[in-house]
Amino acid sequence: MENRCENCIIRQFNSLRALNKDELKKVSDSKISKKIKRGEALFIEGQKLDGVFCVREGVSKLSKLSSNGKEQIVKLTNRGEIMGQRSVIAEDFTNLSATAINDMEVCFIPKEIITNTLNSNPYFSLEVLRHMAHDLKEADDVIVNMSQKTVKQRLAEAFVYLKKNYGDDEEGFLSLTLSRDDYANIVGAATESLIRMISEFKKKGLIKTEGKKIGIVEEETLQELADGF
Amino acid sequence: MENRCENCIIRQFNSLRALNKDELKKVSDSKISKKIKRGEALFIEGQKLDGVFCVREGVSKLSKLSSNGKEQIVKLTNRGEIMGQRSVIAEDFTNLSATAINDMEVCFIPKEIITNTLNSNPYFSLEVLRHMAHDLKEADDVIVNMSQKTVKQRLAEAFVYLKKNYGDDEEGFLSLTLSRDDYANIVGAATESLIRMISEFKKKGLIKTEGKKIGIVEEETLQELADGF
DNA sequence: TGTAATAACTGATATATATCATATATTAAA
DNA sequence: TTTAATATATGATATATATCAGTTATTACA
Repeated sequence: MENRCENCIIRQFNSLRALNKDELKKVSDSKISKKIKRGEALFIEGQKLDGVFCVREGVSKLSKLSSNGKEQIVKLTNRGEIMGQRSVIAEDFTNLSATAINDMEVCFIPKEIITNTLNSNPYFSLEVLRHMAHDLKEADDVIVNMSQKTVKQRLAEAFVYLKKNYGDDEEGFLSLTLSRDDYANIVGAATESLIRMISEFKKKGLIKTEGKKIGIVEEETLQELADGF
Repeated sequence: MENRCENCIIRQFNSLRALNKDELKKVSDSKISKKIKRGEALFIEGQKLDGVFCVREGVSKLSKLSSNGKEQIVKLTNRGEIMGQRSVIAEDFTNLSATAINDMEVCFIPKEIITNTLNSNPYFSLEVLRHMAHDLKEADDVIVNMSQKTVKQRLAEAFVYLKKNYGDDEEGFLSLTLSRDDYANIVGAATESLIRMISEFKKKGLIKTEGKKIGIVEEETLQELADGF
């Protein structure tokens, strides 16, 4: 029995660490491991979820499509995160779609287990609450950035964020490779505008590129740019 | 004993309704009623809160100031809402400032009561969780609107929202009177740009104005405009 | 392995919105 | 009430970013 939750380090990073042995056993017994290929959806906007996803490996984007076909990425998920809790807790349709950015390994946990545990274990509720409080703060920050920063500043910020959160390889390229389209949808700009800015950053020596791959060269300057200098 | 929480209808609208008699008594014994004048702050960005606020009367704006002095309003609070919970739960500094838009009456509840109850009463945690889930969804929606809608669309949406949430008076003017500056900070635009749009809406007969006051004339058209037609 | 499909890139131009300047109305204060 | 301070309004102009059109490079696939 290799892949039991009891032995899974991932849970240390999320609210599942508040579960006791019994609860954890129940989760482990009912969970379903899934592999999601790059580009595939975990769930889509407006769907009703009958459980949550615990991310063991890979990165996904949470996004929303507008009527004119433009996508806005609201958040990138990290390893160890639980996805879909908002919808399960509010007993609501999902307000966002989740799409794998690279190959993912997730565990699906049926909602009954989650809601039962929420009702009985206040520590678990509190943990979930803390995580959601964190998400809410980040969302507020994004709102402010969207209205007060230029696309250039947001792009600089995104680069610094990606390096900080997902690291880079031996050659100094970001480990998480996004398409130009994804970048545009994160900073909220037209793809062409964004490509132009990447070219500009490259010309100024702030970043380097090799095909899709992007490497952060002048992290501090990018940070300053993001902060408005 | 008039103003005891036990007799306060307001709590039916927020997570405090999950409290049992004993818990409610404790809250009531330790709460402090406060009157906040229009323009005064309940708390400011970066502060540490030693409690939460339960809004009995009045409206406040949650906002963040940027380095260049521009303010972004993230949310308007409603009667019955609890403010400051995110910060208390995450044991974190506030990420937003709260300022009274009109005269307010709030009850301050010390954080110990809140955290103790969160630890002992899973129903309360769950209620708080549901409210935060709702806030998070709204925040996500704002992010998407900020990036995908024009200022004009966002303004139209704001008018419809204000009418729906705060109603209007006998003469058809919005009950909640905001300054042009506040409007600009809600939709994330320069004040002059916003004023111009108000003039335009007025010219087209979508709204009417009388000094600061704004009345919604063509609600449906505004809604359509907000949705992109 | 070659060809189609898709993504990345660049240029020209249009447009929404910001900024600066200034006038008028409204509110606060002396 | 009169003056000062602040908010609202409008015009002219600048600027960031979107849009449209087209080219080159990559990737997928038959």
